[in-house]
Amino acid sequence: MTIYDISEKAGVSIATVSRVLNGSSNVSEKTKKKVLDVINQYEYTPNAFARGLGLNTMKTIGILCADSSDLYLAKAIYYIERKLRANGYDSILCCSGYDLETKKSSLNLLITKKVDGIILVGSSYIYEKESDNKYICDAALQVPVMLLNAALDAPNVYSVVSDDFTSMYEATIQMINSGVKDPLYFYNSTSYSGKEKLAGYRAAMESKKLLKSGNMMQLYQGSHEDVPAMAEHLSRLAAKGVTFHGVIASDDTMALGAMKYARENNLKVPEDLAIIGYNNSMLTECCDPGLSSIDNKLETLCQHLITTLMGILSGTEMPKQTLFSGELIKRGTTLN
Amino acid sequence: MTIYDISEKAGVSIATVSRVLNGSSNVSEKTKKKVLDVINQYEYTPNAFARGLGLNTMKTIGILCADSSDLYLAKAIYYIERKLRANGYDSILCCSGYDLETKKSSLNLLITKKVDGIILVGSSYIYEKESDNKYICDAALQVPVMLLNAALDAPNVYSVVSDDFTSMYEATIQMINSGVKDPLYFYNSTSYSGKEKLAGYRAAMESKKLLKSGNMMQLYQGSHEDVPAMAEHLSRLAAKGVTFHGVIASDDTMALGAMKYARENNLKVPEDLAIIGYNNSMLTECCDPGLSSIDNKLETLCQHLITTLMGILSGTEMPKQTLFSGELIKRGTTLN
DNA sequence: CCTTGTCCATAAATGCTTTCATAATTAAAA
DNA sequence: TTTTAATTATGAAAGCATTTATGGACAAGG
Repeated sequence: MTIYDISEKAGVSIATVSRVLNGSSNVSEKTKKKVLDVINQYEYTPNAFARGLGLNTMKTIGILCADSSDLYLAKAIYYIERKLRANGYDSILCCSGYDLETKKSSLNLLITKKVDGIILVGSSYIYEKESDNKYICDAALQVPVMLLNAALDAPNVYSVVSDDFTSMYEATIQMINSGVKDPLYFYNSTSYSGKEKLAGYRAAMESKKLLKSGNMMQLYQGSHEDVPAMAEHLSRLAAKGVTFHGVIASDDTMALGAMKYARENNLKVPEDLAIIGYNNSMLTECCDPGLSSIDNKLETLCQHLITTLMGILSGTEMPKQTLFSGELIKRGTTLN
Repeated sequence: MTIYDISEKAGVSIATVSRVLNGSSNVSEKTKKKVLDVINQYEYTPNAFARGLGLNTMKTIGILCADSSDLYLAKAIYYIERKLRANGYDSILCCSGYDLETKKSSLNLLITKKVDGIILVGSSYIYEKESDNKYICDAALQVPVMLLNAALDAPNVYSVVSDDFTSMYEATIQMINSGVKDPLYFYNSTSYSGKEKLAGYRAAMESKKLLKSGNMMQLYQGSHEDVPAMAEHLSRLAAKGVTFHGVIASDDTMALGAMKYARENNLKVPEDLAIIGYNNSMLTECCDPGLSSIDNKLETLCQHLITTLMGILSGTEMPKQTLFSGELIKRGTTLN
């Protein structure tokens, strides 16, 4: 069933059918109804490929993320997909992994597929080395590129980020003020936001003259094994004689590992060990007491990202970078 | 840059360019190289829309799921996306929610987008009422439909499911044999696999003459609040005088709620309260002791699903339904 | 000289959008 | 009322960038 069939059955030209299909004006009510009736009767839907060819768009946005099964990224994808669809766009999803080469090829694949825009979900897409970010600039030559939780100053790339530096700074200050003078900091990535968070902790500790280089540790793990790995790591530290009464983690999963360590060693949380996580994920409810965690307003970020993207696609000038502040959600793992 | 530009610069016809692009034979090494050189020099990639129009496919599979941020579904989507891409297909993702009407429209949207096949991820797509499943049959008239963790006997729909009945049956038997005579059963959906699991528990309890109708309870929640909701629910039950020494949950999240309840009430796990979850998710590592949970081999299921789909798309006859057995992973929350 | 096979170009087909021209209708002016 | 101008409704045809069926040119073999 093509537009020709419809036009024939309705006794009009294909141009007219096209016009009613695209809600163009300049078609009389009478013929409009006539055409619509035929369309409904035969359940005709225009061929998306032909349509794409003519319009040079299929109203599709490419979503790139390293690992769609990651708790936080999955949530972001969910919000993004829903909001895109509410705006009449579909999403083609691509999991790129964390390797630069596969990221490049995934990005190219999306461009080849002729998406109208690309969203890079998560901070892992931005590298420290300037030249490693060139692949994003190249892509931005073709279609607008949106970054979630990462920033890059380049033509046609737009960033919406949470103020992880300040969030982490304030969380650290709050923990120090509550009496914990030796909070450890754990992170597992040096991505864009990973660096921001680390810097926030650093700045807070420095401002209180408490910074010790040994207090910041990187844990290399996939999220699955993070909980036991973190617990073990803390045990080793304690065995080595390191003392600590607080743990700040760049991720709820690691914070949960600290909880596990506390339970195994009969430490009271938060009295003996205060713990702060990051992302305010469902994991915060999965332990006892509930995990205090920083909420970076993911849904708001996503909403803004989509709004910006829609603006760009409709030709409106849009802000190149937007910053949202986060908030520490206090549950039971922090002293007041 | 179109195929015309390339053909001109290479001094051949567009047909020849197309042939080297599509690896067709009947083109001499010399001209092939000549064309390839030009293509590389200008970084030409064929227009996907025109290609789609000509070939009537864009090598894209539609993935429909109720909620891509759900732990289990997110994992499934991840596996599926990776495996699809390894087979040269891309995925367009659609979150349909749990409502039948939005499911229908999401499904239609995918078909409109001319995907080559559709994967329905999760058991919520199959309804008890036969007529409610008609929308799937309709879709299957257009493209092959794959069901993950749900089954439907209809033309052009293929199912790959885990044997949730048996898994739950055996888990229940094991708990009973370990000495727990009054395990409670909790579920939160009556979807296809939800019913299978329930029936498995039921059959096991019946076979041991322990079945009481009050022992099976449905918890209506979104996954976020399941942990506290479950804990509260158990507290209320205990307050009402219900005794139980075991909890079997159709989902790890609810099982974690039972853990929370045990901690709050100083119950020893598993001695005072044995707990079994379902899905063997990362949550099993998030508590102490580790949560015993049923693993239904999600990656295997997804692998098989993709293999089947690829077979169908290449015109091979494929089994309409495949069943995989699961396995109870014993951690610390079950007695031997 | 005729056949066979290889290599390649021409042209048709794919199903839509859109511009341009024209026909029909309405409004304004005479 | 008639004529003219302006407006609105419609059709014909030209893209859009591919794939592919058809057939022609040329070389080799009989």
